[in-house]
Amino acid sequence: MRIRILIADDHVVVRQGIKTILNSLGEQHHVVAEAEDGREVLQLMDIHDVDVTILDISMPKLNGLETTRRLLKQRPQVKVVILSMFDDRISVEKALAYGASGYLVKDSAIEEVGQAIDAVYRGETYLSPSVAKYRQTFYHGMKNDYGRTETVINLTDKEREVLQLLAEGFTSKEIAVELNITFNTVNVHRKHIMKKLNIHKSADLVRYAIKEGIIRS
Amino acid sequence: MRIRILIADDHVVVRQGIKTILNSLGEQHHVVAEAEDGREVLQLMDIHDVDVTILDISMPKLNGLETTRRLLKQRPQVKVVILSMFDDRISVEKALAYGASGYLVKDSAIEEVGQAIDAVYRGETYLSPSVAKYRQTFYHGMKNDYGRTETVINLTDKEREVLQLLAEGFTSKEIAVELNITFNTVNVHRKHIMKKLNIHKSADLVRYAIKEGIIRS
DNA sequence: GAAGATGTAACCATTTTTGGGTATTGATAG
DNA sequence: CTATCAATACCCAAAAATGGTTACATCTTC
Repeated sequence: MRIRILIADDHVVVRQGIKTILNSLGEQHHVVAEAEDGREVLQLMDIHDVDVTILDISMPKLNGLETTRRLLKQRPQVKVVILSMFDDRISVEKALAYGASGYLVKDSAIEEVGQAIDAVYRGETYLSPSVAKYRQTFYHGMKNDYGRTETVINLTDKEREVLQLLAEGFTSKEIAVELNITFNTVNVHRKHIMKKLNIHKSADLVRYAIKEGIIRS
Repeated sequence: MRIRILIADDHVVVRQGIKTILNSLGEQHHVVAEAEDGREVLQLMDIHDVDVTILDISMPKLNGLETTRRLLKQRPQVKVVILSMFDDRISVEKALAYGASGYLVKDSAIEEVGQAIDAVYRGETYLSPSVAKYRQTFYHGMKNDYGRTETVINLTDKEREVLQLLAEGFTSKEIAVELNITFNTVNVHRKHIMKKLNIHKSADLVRYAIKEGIIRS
């Protein structure tokens, strides 16, 4: 077994780290190419025969998810492992919806990297333990034409409205006044938001809102 | 010349990458310890003799800048190189104000890592080319008693520590376990933080922490 | 040595959040 | 037409946050 691998990450220390980890795990993993951004990945795929690509999710010029989508449209047989600093449901679902076979968070244990590559090479999927729970959500959602639409996350209009106000620091009581609905209804919306986003504290909610550009810091 | 190095980054691939890079550069660099967050750094310094520490700027629990400040208060002879994904002026100026001797952006060339360590070991400062321009700004600011930490201040060491954990989404109970103090004491710290910052909700606290660079969303 | 800052710890009461139900209306999709 | 979804509203209980007070030991600073 000789697995040909392409590594894509804009940080040289990360690429170096992955290469070293793969070397330390044995002889079967061979890094045949490296890229600094998504467009470079697509170009390199014309030159090299690659079995598995490891794509950082946040690369300049063409991000990892978009790269996944385009790459697999051209070459469905290639396996993609997404490498990400984020372990939120949305990123994982997007990755799976776009056809990635693996999802590794960056603080994964060393052995995980090899396990993930071997698994996707065999045709399985591999998700880091901290995000494995989103696999169910994804397949469940797929029944209702999920994954097809770009909006993998499905907050309703009112929920987004409440989310923004929560993230901006309003209390439920204040939001009720603001939106002219009752305190109870606000709480229901918040419950639904938290359930959908798998968030359990307002602090996490604020960081989510900032990351998603719903509010600016 | 034998330089003893501590590497701190919450991502194992990054730590591995730096170690590999240092090994490839020759025999004089020895990684004697690794840490996943700032508090672990401070603990490890009691055990190991370290010449140079490489600190990621955005670590959980205690970020790189705050770690720098505390570390150098205890051990002024140690040299600190900040490793950052961000090349903004504020981060660089804060790093220098807190006493860091080097500032590396994460997409630095391989040789830069060794150059930075050697330079700070010799007592010089090293800034990545893309941020070197901020050195001037810093020295200009020094005239006005910079280094004293203007922005976040008013807050004591413990208060900043609690602030970061609160902003990262820990509950008071979890923070108590994390810091090995009682629930009551955590609440006192939080009360003081909120009073000093004139903040009344955890949501505002998170946004404040992000705005001040204490955490990164 | 006194004064002030810091970190620790406890007590209290009130408000807010979090999370679990159920139920009705209107709109929309199959 | 009907089944589902969105939005509304209410009930409940446990957990957590918020905000106030007091107290004491340590440490630095003047």
